[in-house]
Amino acid sequence: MKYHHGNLRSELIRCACNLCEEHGHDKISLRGIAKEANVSQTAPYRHFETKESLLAAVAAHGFVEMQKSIDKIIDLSKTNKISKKTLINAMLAYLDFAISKNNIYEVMFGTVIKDFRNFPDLHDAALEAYSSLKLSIKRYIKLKNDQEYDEKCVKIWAFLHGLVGLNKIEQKLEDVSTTDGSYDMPIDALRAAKNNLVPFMNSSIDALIKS
Amino acid sequence: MKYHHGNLRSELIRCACNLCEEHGHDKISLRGIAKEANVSQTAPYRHFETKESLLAAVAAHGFVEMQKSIDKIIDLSKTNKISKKTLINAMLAYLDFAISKNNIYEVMFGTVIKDFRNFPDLHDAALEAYSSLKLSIKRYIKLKNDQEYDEKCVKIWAFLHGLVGLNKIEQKLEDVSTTDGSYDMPIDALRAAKNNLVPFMNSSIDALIKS
DNA sequence: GAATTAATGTTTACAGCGTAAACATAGTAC
DNA sequence: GTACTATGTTTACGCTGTAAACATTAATTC
Repeated sequence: MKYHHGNLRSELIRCACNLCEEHGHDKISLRGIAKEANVSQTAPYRHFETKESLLAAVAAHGFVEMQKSIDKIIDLSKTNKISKKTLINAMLAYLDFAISKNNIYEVMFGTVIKDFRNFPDLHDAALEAYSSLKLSIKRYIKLKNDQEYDEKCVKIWAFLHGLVGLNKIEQKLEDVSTTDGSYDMPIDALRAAKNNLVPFMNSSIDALIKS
Repeated sequence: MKYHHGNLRSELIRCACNLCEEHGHDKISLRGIAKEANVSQTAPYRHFETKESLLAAVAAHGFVEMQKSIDKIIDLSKTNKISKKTLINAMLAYLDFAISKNNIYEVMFGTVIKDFRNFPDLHDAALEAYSSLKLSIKRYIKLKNDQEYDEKCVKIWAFLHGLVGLNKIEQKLEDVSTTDGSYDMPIDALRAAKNNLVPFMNSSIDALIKS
């Protein structure tokens, strides 16, 4: 066993991502992450000032991953227009990331990290992810100017982000349907939306872009 | 100083709401709340099983308050149709609550409370709030059936909830404009939206209802 | 290449946290 | 009045983030 790890910084981020993904940011401790990386409980302080700054690295990694999953759909190697189907797929990629990596998404968009400006990597990664979202709209439809793209993009982003939030709420409200199979209304509606996600998204995104 | 407080339960909720609103749920402790209420640090356990269950009471109170602020706009004493302006005002009331009581909203919709079913009061309060949101749409426009109202309501709710989330992100990304007065694009776009909130909402809500 | 310094690890220590257990007090029912 | 129950306090435990002192190795200087 070497005294110096050699690559502790990235190993800590990796462990933090894994533990966070599995248990949620509020259930993991710096000590637990250190143990996972087989170092002493204060070793992380040689690479991260605080727990928050380690989580900021986790969030930054999340933004990069999210951006990749969007970029893959809109195929950055090309520059031509994309179809509506492709646009919707990009939006679905956003939702898929947010929901499958739900605990990471929480770190990216929750209250854990107070101010992105304290973490330049995170700040940049977040803006980069936004620019991919915007690019997908640019490739789909011709608008007047950049400002108009931003407006539509914010509307769509809000809608997507809100759907992610509502999905979480549904899980917390969800009634077990052991007996009569009936749910509360918002849960019903959310399930219906999820079961017909493509038409649901099709109509919504279209409406927002044209609004 | 009496040994028995007499009304500790509601006093604790009141103190928790105040402290939470001011400092955020992750910066307050049960001990701090107890101290604020002038009782010993374990006294809360006679009224709340865990910290989570006290915060659940805070969240429930939040849902009631939020609902009230919507109900006030759509004027429950009447049953007739409401104008588009009134509908938008109801949506703005939602946003206003979410942003001004930002730390409470976080408890209501964040990850603090894992499962609403463990807290029946909260569960009910949340569904009640949703029903007010839905009522505002029912009073605005005639649709085929309840299911369709739910669909539109979920879309609008998602949009509103997403805007709240984006507003938080804006604050975390925000660049100080000391020198050149220029911002990053999403920040610009979000500011523009906020500075023209009524038309922004008008077009979006309309589009979503008709989508 | 040896000596110094910087980087990166460990050990120890501390105050604050949520909460369990034992005990104290006071209001309620018979 | 006596027993019981509700509601308070005290004390204690293990876990947390993180500061400080110390250890080991890698890098830099001469």
